[in-house]
Amino acid sequence: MSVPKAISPHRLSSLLRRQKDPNLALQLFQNPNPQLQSTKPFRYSLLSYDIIITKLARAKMFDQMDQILLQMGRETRFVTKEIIFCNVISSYARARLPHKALEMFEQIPSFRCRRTLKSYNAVLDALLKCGEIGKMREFLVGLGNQVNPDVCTFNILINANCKYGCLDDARNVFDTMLSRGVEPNEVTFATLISGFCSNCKLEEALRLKEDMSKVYGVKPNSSVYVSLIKELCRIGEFGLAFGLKDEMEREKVTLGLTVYTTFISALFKVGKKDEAHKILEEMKGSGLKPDTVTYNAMIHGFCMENDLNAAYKVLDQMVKEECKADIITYNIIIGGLCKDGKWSEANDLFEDLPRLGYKPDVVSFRTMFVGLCNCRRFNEAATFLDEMLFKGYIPSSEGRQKIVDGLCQEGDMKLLVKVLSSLGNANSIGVDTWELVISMVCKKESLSNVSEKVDTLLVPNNFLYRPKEGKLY
DNA sequence: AGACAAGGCG
Repeated sequence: MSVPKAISPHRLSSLLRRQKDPNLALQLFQNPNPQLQSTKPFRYSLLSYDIIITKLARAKMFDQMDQILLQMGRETRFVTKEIIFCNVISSYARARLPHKALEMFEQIPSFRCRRTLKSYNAVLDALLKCGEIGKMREFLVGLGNQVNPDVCTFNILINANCKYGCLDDARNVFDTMLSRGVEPNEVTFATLISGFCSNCKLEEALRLKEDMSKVYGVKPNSSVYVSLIKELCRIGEFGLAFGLKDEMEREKVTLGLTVYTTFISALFKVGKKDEAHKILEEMKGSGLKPDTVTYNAMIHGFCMENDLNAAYKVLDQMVKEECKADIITYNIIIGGLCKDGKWSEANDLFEDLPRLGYKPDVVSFRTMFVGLCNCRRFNEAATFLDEMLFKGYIPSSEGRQKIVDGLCQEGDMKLLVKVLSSLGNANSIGVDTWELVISMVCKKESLSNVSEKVDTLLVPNNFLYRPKEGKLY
């Protein structure tokens, strides 16, 4: 019988890297030599810590990740690299855990690792991604004098202003960075141009694209083109959009998946399926395989035309190509089914999501709720509402309007009161909803009855209309 | 090597 050979720390790293399943990777990490009853502790390399931590962070297995972090902190053979913590911070941002991101930042020194601008920027970006603008400002002020912002810091601040529609402020940050001698890079311009495009300022976006090469000597990259193409398609300027695609080819900017997907999505939206298929073929011809985003764009296109069969065919295609559908794929299909009047089928699919391995998100709940309202299934919608509120999801303002509107039209005051009560308890009524209710009731009843009606809506259910909190979510 | 930008649902 041959004696099993122990695997080396180096070999463990390469095995870990290849293991796609985070659970199996963790098992492997914790017990690299299951055949050997070794008494000596395994000498993990920094790289293997790096790989397993990054894998666990991406899989949002934070408890397990914390254990490994602690274990790494006890190692004395090497100095931990800051980039590992940056990755952890980004993962917390993706999981919408801003507190954990900040906590990680605080703990970096306890790993005998020096904090630099890198982790500082990672936190700044994490707070932005989580919508924690107040915390972001605090963080900036708190460490203001200790850091010298670099391009990346400025890029994050520009992005923050763009995300909140403050294009002038974004420009100001850009000017500040110039005046402080920090050279803008392609990310800076891509961020600004994307901001202009998504705020309907195409002219400025195009001008900046010209300036970036002429004035600043930075060549427009694929992201810049994608933003411009997307906006041009949105306003129906397909000719100009294709013109930019030609320009990319002339300028030898790589036509990546994102460019093709942008065109496919836009063409599907205006019903130009033939052209979309031409682009799809061209894309495949250049050796690119459609990914989840590409397929989702197609499924969305078919759903908008109520062609559920074609949409399901794309889903089959995804399975064949081993391209994993995600929650967005299913949100699109649920919306499509409702749009086609198939609310019951949509509801079955919604209920089935956990079994299929997907966790319904805000959009799933809101889509299903609006869908039920649009199909005028108000009883089902009211039941669904309680379920979603219980889970902590609040319907969109469109959804709230739809159900109140619908119940008023149906004259189902009893259910209306129940729905308002549920929304009230979730503290998510909003002025808009109240205005709607009152105007609806006014239309329905003679004026003398209105106050009485509003009273029955208010008193027995303990509604408190608090103007300060009557704000939209 | 890797932080920051860019394509899909509401």
